[in-house]
Amino acid sequence: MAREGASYHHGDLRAACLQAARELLEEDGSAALSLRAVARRAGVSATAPYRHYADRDALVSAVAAQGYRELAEHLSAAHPSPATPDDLAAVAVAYVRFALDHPALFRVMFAEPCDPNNEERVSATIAIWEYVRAIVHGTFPDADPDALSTSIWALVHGLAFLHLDGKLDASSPGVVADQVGDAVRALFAASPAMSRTATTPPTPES
Amino acid sequence: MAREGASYHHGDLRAACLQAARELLEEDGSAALSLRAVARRAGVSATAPYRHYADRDALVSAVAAQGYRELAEHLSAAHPSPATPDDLAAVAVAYVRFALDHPALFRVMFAEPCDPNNEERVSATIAIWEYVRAIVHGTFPDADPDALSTSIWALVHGLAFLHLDGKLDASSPGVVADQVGDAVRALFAASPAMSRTATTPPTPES
DNA sequence: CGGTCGATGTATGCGCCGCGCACATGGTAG
DNA sequence: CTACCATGTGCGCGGCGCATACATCGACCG
Repeated sequence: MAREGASYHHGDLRAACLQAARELLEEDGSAALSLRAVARRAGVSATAPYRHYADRDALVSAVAAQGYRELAEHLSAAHPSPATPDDLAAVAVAYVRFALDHPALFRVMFAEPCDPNNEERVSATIAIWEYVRAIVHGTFPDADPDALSTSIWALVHGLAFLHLDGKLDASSPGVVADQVGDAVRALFAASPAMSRTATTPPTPES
Repeated sequence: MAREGASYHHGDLRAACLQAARELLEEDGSAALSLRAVARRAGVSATAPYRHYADRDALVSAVAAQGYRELAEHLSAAHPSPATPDDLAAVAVAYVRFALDHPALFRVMFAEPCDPNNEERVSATIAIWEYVRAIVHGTFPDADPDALSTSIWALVHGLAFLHLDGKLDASSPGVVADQVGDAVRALFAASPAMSRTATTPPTPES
C-alpha cells in the first residue's frame, strides 16, 4: 500500500536503503558505505535504517547478496545456455567485466572480512556456485564438476581481483577479454586430467 | 642512537608504527587498522604517526609493501629453486597458506581500494610478479611466460580469496593443499597451448 | 659554553562515523 | 474511539581521520 505518498512513514525504507547503498557504491568507487550516508540519501534520520538492519554489516550483506544475484543475471545474459568452452569463456569474461564495471560493489561482495553467518549472503553465494557448476558440468560432462568449477571460478575470480587492483593491465575491455579468454581456454585443455581429483564442494561454513 | 632509553623522542617511530600495525592485524582478523590504535600501541599520541606517514593510506601501503616482501620470502622458503610443476605447485600452496595464516594482512595487501600511486607498494608488487614470472619461465621455458604467469597467479590468487571468504572449504590445511595442488597441476597440462597468447605484462599504472 | 633551529612528539578541536536509548507518530486491531 | 506497536526522530557517547598550534630536545654554530 502507500501509493504516491512520500510523506509520513516512508513506506518501504528497507528497499530504499538498499537502493541508496547501491547508488552510493556506483557513484564513488570506494567501498566505504556509511550507514549515515545511506540514511541521508534515503531522506530519513541517521538511525532509521536500524529498524530494518541490525547493524552496518547486515546492510552490507544485503547489498552483497543483491550483488550476487545481479552477477548471476549478468552471467546468464552473457550467454543463455553455455555449452562449449568458448561459451564458457564468454561467461568468464562477463564475470571480470562485472567486477570492473562495479568495482565498489564487487569489493563489498568479496573483499570484506564478511560475517559468513548472514544467511542471505550465504545462499546467494551458493546459488552462484551451483550456476557455475551446472555450466561446467554441461560443458565438460566427463570432468569432475566440483574440481573443474573450483579451478575455473578461482581463475576467473583471481583475474577479476588482479585487474581490479591494477596488478594486471585493465586499460581496455579488449585487452581484458583477451587475457581472460586465453587463461580460461588454457585451463580447459587440462580438463581431462582433472577427472579424478576430489576437491570438496563449497561448505560456506556449516 | 638512543640505546635503551624509551623516554623522550622515541627513536624510531616509523618502524614502531609498522610493527604495531602488523601486530594489530595479526591479533584480530579485521583489516580495520586505525591510525589511532597504532599510535596507542606504539605508546605515542594519536597524531604522532603523521610525522612519518602522510595519512592513513600511507601507513596501510607501507604495511602492505612489507606484506609483499614477507610473502615473497615465504614463497622462497616453500621451495628454494622450483624447477618442476610439482615444485611450482608447492609454491602455489604456500601462497594460499600465507593468505590463510595472515588473513588481515592479506586483505590489506589486496582487498583495499588502494591508491596505486604509492611507490613502495607498486615496486613490491612488481617484485612479486617478476618472481613468479622467473619461476614459471624456468619451469616452462617453451610457454609464454607472461601469459602463463598471469594464469597461475590469477588461479592461485583466486583460490586464496575464495578460501579466505569461506567460499571454499578451508577447514584443514590438507584439504586446501590438495585443492590448490590439483588446480595448479591442471593448468600446467595446458601450458603448451598458451605459447601464442599475448597477455600484456603488469602495468601497475603508468 | 650558550643560544638557536629544526625534527619530532603533544594538545586541542572539527566533522564524520556506528550505535544505544528515550521519545514522537500514526496505521490498525479491539 | 482508543490503545498498541511498528516505524521513524533526537540526542548523546566514544572512536575515527586529520588540520592546526604548541612543546621538547638533539645538533649545530658562534
